[in-house]
Amino acid sequence: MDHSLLLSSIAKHVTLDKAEEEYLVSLLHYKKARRKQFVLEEGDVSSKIVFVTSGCLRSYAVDKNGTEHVLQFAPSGWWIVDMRSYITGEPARLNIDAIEDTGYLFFHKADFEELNLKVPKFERFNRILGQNAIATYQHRQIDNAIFAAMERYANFCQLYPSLIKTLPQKQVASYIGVTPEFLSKMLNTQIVK
Amino acid sequence: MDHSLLLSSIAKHVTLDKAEEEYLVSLLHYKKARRKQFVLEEGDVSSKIVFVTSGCLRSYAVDKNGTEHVLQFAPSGWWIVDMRSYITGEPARLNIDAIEDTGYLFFHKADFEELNLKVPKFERFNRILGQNAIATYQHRQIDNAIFAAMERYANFCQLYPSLIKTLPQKQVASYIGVTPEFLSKMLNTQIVK
DNA sequence: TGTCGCACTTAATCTACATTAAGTTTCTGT
DNA sequence: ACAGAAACTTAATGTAGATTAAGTGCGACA
Repeated sequence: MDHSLLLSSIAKHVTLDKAEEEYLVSLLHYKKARRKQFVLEEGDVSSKIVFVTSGCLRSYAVDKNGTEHVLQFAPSGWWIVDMRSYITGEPARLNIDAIEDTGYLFFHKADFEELNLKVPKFERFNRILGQNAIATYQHRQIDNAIFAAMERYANFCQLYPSLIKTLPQKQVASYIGVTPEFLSKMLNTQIVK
Repeated sequence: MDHSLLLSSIAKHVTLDKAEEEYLVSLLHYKKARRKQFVLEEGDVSSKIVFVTSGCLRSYAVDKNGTEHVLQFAPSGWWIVDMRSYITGEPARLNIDAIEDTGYLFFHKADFEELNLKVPKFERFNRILGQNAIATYQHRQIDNAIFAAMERYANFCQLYPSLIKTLPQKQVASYIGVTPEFLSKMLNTQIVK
Protein backbone atom coordinates (compact mmCIF):
# COMPACT_ATOMS: atom_id res chain seq x y z
CA MET A 1 0.00 0.00 0.00
CA ASP A 2 1.46 3.28 -1.21
CA HIS A 3 0.31 6.49 0.48
CA SER A 4 2.59 8.88 -1.33
CA LEU A 5 -0.03 10.14 -3.77
CA LEU A 6 -2.50 10.85 -0.97
CA LEU A 7 0.09 12.50 1.25
CA SER A 8 1.40 14.70 -1.52
CA SER A 9 -2.14 15.69 -2.43
CA ILE A 10 -2.72 16.74 1.19
CA ALA A 11 0.65 18.50 1.30
CA LYS A 12 -0.53 20.84 -1.46
CA HIS A 13 -2.87 22.47 1.04
CA VAL A 14 -1.59 21.82 4.57
CA THR A 15 1.66 20.67 6.19
CA LEU A 16 1.22 17.69 8.50
CA ASP A 17 3.98 16.85 10.96
CA LYS A 18 5.43 13.35 11.24
CA ALA A 19 3.11 12.24 14.06
CA GLU A 20 0.01 13.45 12.26
CA GLU A 21 1.05 11.70 9.07
CA GLU A 22 1.67 8.47 10.92
CA TYR A 23 -1.65 8.69 12.66
CA LEU A 24 -3.40 9.33 9.37
CA VAL A 25 -1.64 6.43 7.70
CA SER A 26 -2.55 4.12 10.58
CA LEU A 27 -6.25 4.66 9.81
CA LEU A 28 -5.87 4.08 6.10
CA HIS A 29 -6.89 0.90 4.32
CA TYR A 30 -5.99 -0.31 0.88
CA LYS A 31 -7.98 -2.41 -1.55
CA LYS A 32 -7.97 -3.46 -5.16
CA ALA A 33 -10.96 -3.71 -7.44
CA ARG A 34 -10.83 -5.66 -10.67
CA ARG A 35 -12.43 -4.24 -13.80
CA LYS A 36 -16.24 -4.17 -13.44
CA GLN A 37 -16.14 -4.93 -9.72
CA PHE A 38 -18.30 -2.80 -7.45
CA VAL A 39 -16.81 -0.56 -4.79
CA LEU A 40 -20.32 0.59 -3.79
CA GLU A 41 -23.67 -0.77 -4.88
CA GLU A 42 -26.89 1.24 -4.98
CA GLY A 43 -28.89 0.43 -1.85
CA ASP A 44 -25.86 -0.23 0.32
CA VAL A 45 -24.57 2.40 2.70
CA SER A 46 -21.57 4.45 1.54
CA SER A 47 -19.58 4.19 4.76
CA LYS A 48 -16.13 4.78 3.28
CA ILE A 49 -14.38 7.75 1.76
CA VAL A 50 -12.39 6.48 -1.20
CA PHE A 51 -9.19 7.87 -2.77
CA VAL A 52 -8.02 6.29 -6.03
CA THR A 53 -4.29 5.56 -6.37
CA SER A 54 -4.23 3.66 -9.66
CA GLY A 55 -6.68 2.73 -12.37
CA CYS A 56 -10.07 4.44 -12.58
CA LEU A 57 -13.43 4.26 -10.82
CA ARG A 58 -16.73 5.72 -11.94
CA SER A 59 -19.97 6.59 -10.16
CA TYR A 60 -23.28 6.23 -11.96
CA ALA A 61 -27.03 6.11 -11.35
CA VAL A 62 -29.52 3.89 -13.16
CA ASP A 63 -32.85 5.14 -14.51
CA LYS A 64 -36.14 3.23 -14.69
CA ASN A 65 -35.22 1.78 -18.10
CA GLY A 66 -31.98 0.41 -16.71
CA THR A 67 -29.81 2.96 -18.52
CA GLU A 68 -26.67 4.01 -16.68
CA HIS A 69 -25.82 7.68 -16.21
CA VAL A 70 -22.21 8.39 -15.27
CA LEU A 71 -21.79 11.24 -12.80
CA GLN A 72 -18.08 11.13 -12.19
CA PHE A 73 -14.87 9.46 -13.24
CA ALA A 74 -12.21 9.07 -10.57
CA PRO A 75 -8.76 8.40 -12.00
CA SER A 76 -5.79 8.31 -9.61
CA GLY A 77 -5.67 11.27 -7.26
CA TRP A 78 -9.46 11.67 -7.07
CA TRP A 79 -11.89 11.11 -4.20
CA ILE A 80 -15.23 9.38 -4.67
CA VAL A 81 -18.20 8.76 -2.35
CA ASP A 82 -22.00 8.90 -2.26
CA MET A 83 -22.01 11.85 0.09
CA ARG A 84 -25.66 11.76 1.19
CA SER A 85 -25.42 8.12 2.07
CA TYR A 86 -22.11 8.73 3.85
CA ILE A 87 -23.55 11.55 5.96
CA THR A 88 -26.96 10.16 6.80
CA GLY A 89 -26.44 6.41 6.59
CA GLU A 90 -29.30 6.17 4.07
CA PRO A 91 -28.92 3.66 1.22
CA ALA A 92 -26.81 4.98 -1.65
CA ARG A 93 -28.38 6.04 -4.95
CA LEU A 94 -25.02 5.76 -6.68
CA ASN A 95 -23.12 2.75 -7.89
CA ILE A 96 -19.35 2.94 -7.90
CA ASP A 97 -17.38 0.42 -9.93
CA ALA A 98 -14.01 -0.04 -11.57
CA ILE A 99 -13.56 0.80 -15.25
CA GLU A 100 -10.19 -0.94 -15.19
CA ASP A 101 -8.23 -2.71 -12.46
CA THR A 102 -7.95 -0.13 -9.73
CA GLY A 103 -6.16 0.40 -6.42
CA TYR A 104 -7.68 2.65 -3.79
CA LEU A 105 -7.16 3.86 -0.27
CA PHE A 106 -10.09 4.51 2.04
CA PHE A 107 -11.12 5.68 5.50
CA HIS A 108 -13.99 4.18 7.43
CA LYS A 109 -16.45 6.86 8.42
CA ALA A 110 -15.66 6.69 12.16
CA ASP A 111 -11.92 6.99 11.48
CA PHE A 112 -12.38 9.84 9.06
CA GLU A 113 -14.48 11.77 11.55
CA GLU A 114 -12.00 11.14 14.34
CA LEU A 115 -9.14 12.29 12.15
CA ASN A 116 -10.97 15.53 11.48
CA LEU A 117 -11.53 16.09 15.19
CA LYS A 118 -7.99 15.26 16.25
CA VAL A 119 -6.02 16.81 13.39
CA PRO A 120 -7.28 20.33 12.64
CA LYS A 121 -5.01 20.58 9.63
CA PHE A 122 -6.73 17.57 8.16
CA GLU A 123 -10.05 19.25 8.75
CA ARG A 124 -8.72 22.34 6.98
CA PHE A 125 -7.68 20.16 4.07
CA ASN A 126 -11.18 18.72 3.91
CA ARG A 127 -12.79 22.13 4.14
CA ILE A 128 -10.72 23.24 1.15
CA LEU A 129 -11.36 19.99 -0.70
CA GLY A 130 -15.10 20.49 -0.13
CA GLN A 131 -14.97 24.00 -1.53
CA ASN A 132 -13.14 22.74 -4.62
CA ALA A 133 -15.70 19.99 -5.08
CA ILE A 134 -18.52 22.53 -4.87
CA ALA A 135 -16.81 24.64 -7.52
CA THR A 136 -16.58 21.57 -9.76
CA TYR A 137 -20.23 20.62 -9.25
CA GLN A 138 -21.40 24.17 -9.92
CA HIS A 139 -19.48 24.27 -13.19
CA ARG A 140 -20.77 20.91 -14.33
CA GLN A 141 -24.29 22.08 -13.57
CA ILE A 142 -23.80 25.29 -15.54
CA ASP A 143 -22.33 23.38 -18.49
CA ASN A 144 -25.22 20.94 -18.53
CA ALA A 145 -27.72 23.78 -18.36
CA ILE A 146 -26.36 26.04 -21.07
CA PHE A 147 -24.50 23.82 -23.55
CA ALA A 148 -25.65 21.41 -26.26
CA ALA A 149 -24.23 17.90 -26.55
CA MET A 150 -21.38 18.80 -28.92
CA GLU A 151 -20.11 21.57 -26.64
CA ARG A 152 -20.34 19.30 -23.61
CA TYR A 153 -18.19 16.80 -25.52
CA ALA A 154 -15.61 19.47 -26.28
CA ASN A 155 -15.60 20.47 -22.59
CA PHE A 156 -15.06 16.88 -21.61
CA CYS A 157 -12.05 16.58 -23.90
CA GLN A 158 -10.52 19.65 -22.32
CA LEU A 159 -11.28 18.57 -18.77
CA TYR A 160 -10.07 14.97 -19.05
CA PRO A 161 -7.52 14.95 -21.88
CA SER A 162 -6.02 11.71 -20.60
CA LEU A 163 -9.33 9.90 -20.08
CA ILE A 164 -10.67 10.69 -23.53
CA LYS A 165 -8.02 8.42 -25.03
CA THR A 166 -8.50 5.40 -22.80
CA LEU A 167 -12.22 5.49 -22.04
CA PRO A 168 -14.71 3.53 -24.14
CA GLN A 169 -16.84 5.98 -26.10
CA LYS A 170 -20.04 4.77 -24.50
CA GLN A 171 -18.76 5.87 -21.08
CA VAL A 172 -18.07 9.33 -22.42
CA ALA A 173 -21.54 9.42 -23.98
CA SER A 174 -23.08 8.47 -20.66
CA TYR A 175 -21.13 11.20 -18.87
CA ILE A 176 -22.10 13.98 -21.27
CA GLY A 177 -25.70 12.78 -21.21
CA VAL A 178 -26.37 11.31 -24.66
CA THR A 179 -26.73 7.80 -26.08
CA PRO A 180 -23.66 6.09 -27.58
CA GLU A 181 -25.47 6.05 -30.94
CA PHE A 182 -25.93 9.79 -30.88
CA LEU A 183 -22.34 10.48 -29.86
CA SER A 184 -21.07 8.24 -32.63
CA LYS A 185 -23.22 10.04 -35.20
CA MET A 186 -22.20 13.43 -33.85
CA LEU A 187 -18.48 12.62 -34.12
CA ASN A 188 -18.75 11.12 -37.60
CA THR A 189 -21.04 13.76 -39.05
CA GLN A 190 -19.48 16.99 -37.82
CA ILE A 191 -15.90 18.03 -38.41
CA VAL A 192 -14.61 17.97 -34.86
CA LYS A 193 -11.66 19.07 -32.82
CA MET B 1 -28.45 43.56 11.46
CA ASP B 2 -29.67 40.35 13.02
CA HIS B 3 -27.21 37.46 13.34
CA SER B 4 -29.43 35.08 15.22
CA LEU B 5 -30.35 32.95 12.20
CA LEU B 6 -26.69 32.53 11.22
CA LEU B 7 -25.56 31.81 14.77
CA SER B 8 -28.29 29.25 15.36
CA SER B 9 -27.47 27.58 12.06
CA ILE B 10 -23.83 27.29 13.16
CA ALA B 11 -24.90 26.09 16.61
CA LYS B 12 -26.55 23.06 15.02
CA HIS B 13 -23.09 21.70 14.23
CA VAL B 14 -20.55 23.29 16.62
CA THR B 15 -20.63 25.24 19.89
CA LEU B 16 -18.80 28.55 19.73
CA ASP B 17 -17.87 30.31 22.96
CA LYS B 18 -18.74 33.94 23.59
CA ALA B 19 -15.41 35.31 22.36
CA GLU B 20 -15.54 33.29 19.15
CA GLU B 21 -19.08 34.43 18.46
CA GLU B 22 -18.15 38.05 19.00
CA TYR B 23 -15.15 37.74 16.74
CA LEU B 24 -17.27 36.16 14.05
CA VAL B 25 -19.93 38.83 14.34
CA SER B 26 -17.30 41.57 14.13
CA LEU B 27 -16.34 40.34 10.64
CA LEU B 28 -19.91 40.13 9.41
CA HIS B 29 -21.51 42.67 7.10
CA TYR B 30 -25.16 43.22 6.31
CA LYS B 31 -26.80 44.41 3.13
CA LYS B 32 -30.21 44.63 1.52
CA ALA B 33 -31.03 43.97 -2.09
CA ARG B 34 -34.28 45.14 -3.64
CA ARG B 35 -36.22 42.87 -5.98
CA LYS B 36 -34.26 42.31 -9.24
CA GLN B 37 -31.08 43.89 -7.90
CA PHE B 38 -27.82 42.02 -8.46
CA VAL B 39 -25.73 40.64 -5.62
CA LEU B 40 -23.21 39.24 -8.13
CA GLU B 41 -22.97 39.82 -11.86
CA GLU B 42 -21.40 37.40 -14.33
CA GLY B 43 -17.88 38.58 -15.11
CA ASP B 44 -17.30 40.13 -11.70
CA VAL B 45 -15.35 38.28 -9.02
CA SER B 46 -17.35 36.51 -6.34
CA SER B 47 -15.32 37.75 -3.38
CA LYS B 48 -18.02 37.36 -0.72
CA ILE B 49 -19.71 34.41 0.93
CA VAL B 50 -23.38 35.28 1.30
CA PHE B 51 -25.91 34.07 3.87
CA VAL B 52 -29.56 35.04 3.32
CA THR B 53 -31.54 36.20 6.37
CA SER B 54 -34.80 37.34 4.73
CA GLY B 55 -36.33 37.28 1.27
CA CYS B 56 -34.83 35.09 -1.46
CA LEU B 57 -31.87 35.15 -3.83
CA ARG B 58 -31.27 33.02 -6.90
CA SER B 59 -28.21 32.10 -8.93
CA TYR B 60 -28.48 31.56 -12.66
CA ALA B 61 -26.38 31.28 -15.81
CA VAL B 62 -27.26 32.66 -19.23
CA ASP B 63 -26.91 30.66 -22.46
CA LYS B 64 -25.98 31.97 -25.92
CA ASN B 65 -29.64 32.74 -26.72
CA GLY B 66 -29.94 34.85 -23.58
CA THR B 67 -32.10 32.30 -21.77
CA GLU B 68 -31.62 32.18 -18.00
CA HIS B 69 -31.01 28.85 -16.24
CA VAL B 70 -31.60 28.91 -12.48
CA LEU B 71 -29.14 26.76 -10.53
CA GLN B 72 -30.17 27.55 -6.98
CA PHE B 73 -32.70 29.40 -4.89
CA ALA B 74 -31.47 30.76 -1.57
CA PRO B 75 -34.30 31.59 0.82
CA SER B 76 -33.42 32.62 4.38
CA GLY B 77 -30.95 30.29 6.06
CA TRP B 78 -29.13 29.41 2.81
CA TRP B 79 -25.63 30.23 1.62
CA ILE B 80 -24.87 31.30 -1.94
CA VAL B 81 -21.63 31.98 -3.86
CA ASP B 82 -19.94 31.31 -7.21
CA MET B 83 -17.41 28.98 -5.65
CA ARG B 84 -14.89 28.77 -8.51
CA SER B 85 -14.74 32.52 -8.78
CA TYR B 86 -14.45 32.80 -4.98
CA ILE B 87 -11.56 30.34 -4.84
CA THR B 88 -9.56 31.36 -7.88
CA GLY B 89 -10.51 35.00 -8.35
CA GLU B 90 -11.60 34.27 -11.91
CA PRO B 91 -14.67 36.12 -13.23
CA ALA B 92 -17.95 34.52 -12.14
CA ARG B 93 -20.09 32.56 -14.59
CA LEU B 94 -23.10 32.93 -12.31
CA ASN B 95 -25.41 35.84 -11.74
CA ILE B 96 -26.98 36.21 -8.31
CA ASP B 97 -29.96 38.49 -7.89
CA ALA B 98 -32.92 39.07 -5.59
CA ILE B 99 -36.30 37.51 -6.42
CA GLU B 100 -37.89 39.68 -3.77
CA ASP B 101 -36.52 42.30 -1.34
CA THR B 102 -33.82 40.43 0.53
CA GLY B 103 -31.52 40.90 3.53
CA TYR B 104 -28.22 39.09 3.67
CA LEU B 105 -25.10 38.76 5.76
CA PHE B 106 -21.71 38.23 4.16
CA PHE B 107 -18.02 37.72 4.83
CA HIS B 108 -15.30 39.17 2.67
CA LYS B 109 -12.99 36.43 1.45
CA ALA B 110 -9.99 37.54 3.54
CA ASP B 111 -12.13 37.63 6.71
CA PHE B 112 -13.72 34.29 5.99
CA GLU B 113 -10.32 32.67 5.49
CA GLU B 114 -8.95 34.26 8.65
CA LEU B 115 -11.95 33.08 10.63
CA ASN B 116 -11.32 29.54 9.44
CA LEU B 117 -7.69 29.74 10.50
CA LYS B 118 -8.34 31.28 13.91
CA VAL B 119 -11.50 29.45 14.92
CA PRO B 120 -11.14 25.71 14.29
CA LYS B 121 -14.77 25.13 15.22
CA PHE B 122 -15.79 27.47 12.44
CA GLU B 123 -13.63 25.50 10.07
CA ARG B 124 -15.33 22.32 11.28
CA PHE B 125 -18.69 23.91 10.59
CA ASN B 126 -17.57 24.76 7.07
CA ARG B 127 -16.18 21.29 6.48
CA ILE B 128 -19.58 19.87 7.42
CA LEU B 129 -21.44 22.49 5.41
CA GLY B 130 -19.28 21.60 2.42
CA GLN B 131 -20.07 17.92 2.76
CA ASN B 132 -23.78 18.71 2.92
CA ALA B 133 -23.52 20.90 -0.15
CA ILE B 134 -21.77 18.09 -2.02
CA ALA B 135 -24.58 15.71 -1.06
CA THR B 136 -27.11 18.20 -2.38
CA TYR B 137 -25.26 18.72 -5.66
CA GLN B 138 -24.87 14.97 -6.19
CA HIS B 139 -28.58 14.43 -5.71
CA ARG B 140 -29.56 17.25 -8.02
CA GLN B 141 -27.23 15.78 -10.64
CA ILE B 142 -28.73 12.31 -10.25
CA ASP B 143 -32.26 13.71 -10.48
CA ASN B 144 -31.44 15.64 -13.63
CA ALA B 145 -29.81 12.58 -15.18
CA ILE B 146 -32.49 9.99 -14.49
CA PHE B 147 -35.83 11.83 -14.23
CA ALA B 148 -38.12 13.38 -16.85
CA ALA B 149 -39.48 16.91 -16.45
CA MET B 150 -42.67 15.93 -14.60
CA GLU B 151 -40.75 13.97 -11.98
CA ARG B 152 -38.27 16.80 -11.56
CA TYR B 153 -41.22 19.09 -10.92
CA ALA B 154 -42.59 16.72 -8.28
CA ASN B 155 -39.16 16.61 -6.65
CA PHE B 156 -39.02 20.36 -6.59
CA CYS B 157 -42.38 20.57 -4.83
CA GLN B 158 -41.14 18.19 -2.17
CA LEU B 159 -37.80 19.93 -1.74
CA TYR B 160 -39.10 23.51 -1.56
CA PRO B 161 -42.73 23.25 -0.34
CA SER B 162 -42.65 26.91 0.73
CA LEU B 163 -41.09 28.28 -2.44
CA ILE B 164 -43.49 26.55 -4.78
CA LYS B 165 -46.29 28.78 -3.50
CA THR B 166 -44.53 32.12 -3.75
CA LEU B 167 -42.28 31.66 -6.76
CA PRO B 168 -43.41 32.71 -10.25
CA GLN B 169 -43.92 29.59 -12.35
CA LYS B 170 -41.30 30.67 -14.89
CA GLN B 171 -38.62 30.55 -12.19
CA VAL B 172 -39.61 27.01 -11.31
CA ALA B 173 -39.54 26.09 -15.00
CA SER B 174 -36.04 27.51 -15.32
CA TYR B 175 -34.86 25.57 -12.25
CA ILE B 176 -36.21 22.22 -13.42
CA GLY B 177 -34.81 22.85 -16.89
CA VAL B 178 -37.83 23.38 -19.16
CA THR B 179 -39.46 26.39 -20.82
CA PRO B 180 -42.36 28.17 -19.02
CA GLU B 181 -44.61 27.14 -21.93
CA PHE B 182 -43.80 23.50 -21.47
CA LEU B 183 -44.28 23.59 -17.71
CA SER B 184 -47.65 25.27 -18.15
CA LYS B 185 -48.73 22.64 -20.66
CA MET B 186 -47.47 19.83 -18.44
CA LEU B 187 -49.39 21.08 -15.41
CA ASN B 188 -52.62 21.66 -17.31
CA THR B 189 -52.54 18.48 -19.34
CA GLN B 190 -51.59 15.89 -16.77
CA ILE B 191 -53.50 15.22 -13.59
CA VAL B 192 -50.93 16.33 -11.06
CA LYS B 193 -50.21 16.18 -7.37
C1' DT C 1 -57.97 54.82 -12.67
C1' DG C 2 -56.12 53.51 -16.52
C1' DT C 3 -52.32 51.35 -18.95
C1' DC C 4 -48.22 49.08 -19.45
C1' DG C 5 -45.67 45.30 -18.56
C1' DC C 6 -45.31 40.75 -17.04
C1' DA C 7 -46.93 36.06 -15.80
C1' DC C 8 -49.45 32.62 -17.64
C1' DT C 9 -51.97 29.92 -21.35
C1' DT C 10 -52.90 27.55 -25.78
C1' DA C 11 -51.66 25.64 -29.94
C1' DA C 12 -49.11 24.76 -34.19
C1' DT C 13 -44.73 23.60 -35.84
C1' DC C 14 -39.97 22.20 -35.29
C1' DT C 15 -35.64 19.83 -33.63
C1' DA C 16 -32.17 17.66 -30.78
C1' DC C 17 -31.71 13.62 -29.25
C1' DA C 18 -33.77 8.74 -28.19
C1' DT C 19 -35.08 4.23 -29.75
C1' DT C 20 -34.82 0.27 -32.45
C1' DA C 21 -32.55 -2.70 -35.27
C1' DA C 22 -28.96 -4.72 -37.91
C1' DG C 23 -24.36 -5.20 -39.16
C1' DT C 24 -19.07 -4.76 -38.35
C1' DT C 25 -15.11 -4.65 -35.57
C1' DT C 26 -12.48 -5.07 -31.62
C1' DC C 27 -11.66 -6.70 -27.16
C1' DT C 28 -11.37 -10.36 -23.43
C1' DG C 29 -11.33 -14.43 -21.06
C1' DT C 30 -10.15 -19.35 -21.30
C1' DA D 1 -6.10 -19.10 -30.84
C1' DC D 2 -10.61 -18.78 -30.81
C1' DA D 3 -15.62 -17.87 -29.42
C1' DG D 4 -18.53 -14.90 -27.40
C1' DA D 5 -19.33 -10.60 -25.82
C1' DA D 6 -18.70 -6.02 -25.90
C1' DA D 7 -17.88 -1.54 -28.48
C1' DC D 8 -18.82 1.03 -32.37
C1' DT D 9 -21.41 2.35 -36.65
C1' DT D 10 -25.32 3.44 -39.73
C1' DA D 11 -29.86 4.46 -40.63
C1' DA D 12 -34.92 4.62 -40.13
C1' DT D 13 -38.36 6.14 -37.16
C1' DG D 14 -40.16 8.19 -32.76
C1' DT D 15 -40.74 11.76 -29.05
C1' DA D 16 -39.91 15.04 -25.18
C1' DG D 17 -39.49 19.33 -24.99
C1' DA D 18 -38.26 23.97 -27.76
C1' DT D 19 -39.78 27.67 -30.54
C1' DT D 20 -42.94 30.87 -32.29
C1' DA D 21 -46.90 33.35 -32.09
C1' DA D 22 -51.18 35.11 -30.35
C1' DG D 23 -54.04 36.02 -26.79
C1' DT D 24 -55.79 36.52 -21.62
C1' DG D 25 -55.65 38.34 -16.95
C1' DC D 26 -53.62 40.87 -13.34
C1' DG D 27 -50.82 43.64 -10.43
C1' DA D 28 -47.84 47.92 -10.14
C1' DC D 29 -46.85 52.32 -10.87
C1' DA D 30 -47.94 57.29 -13.12
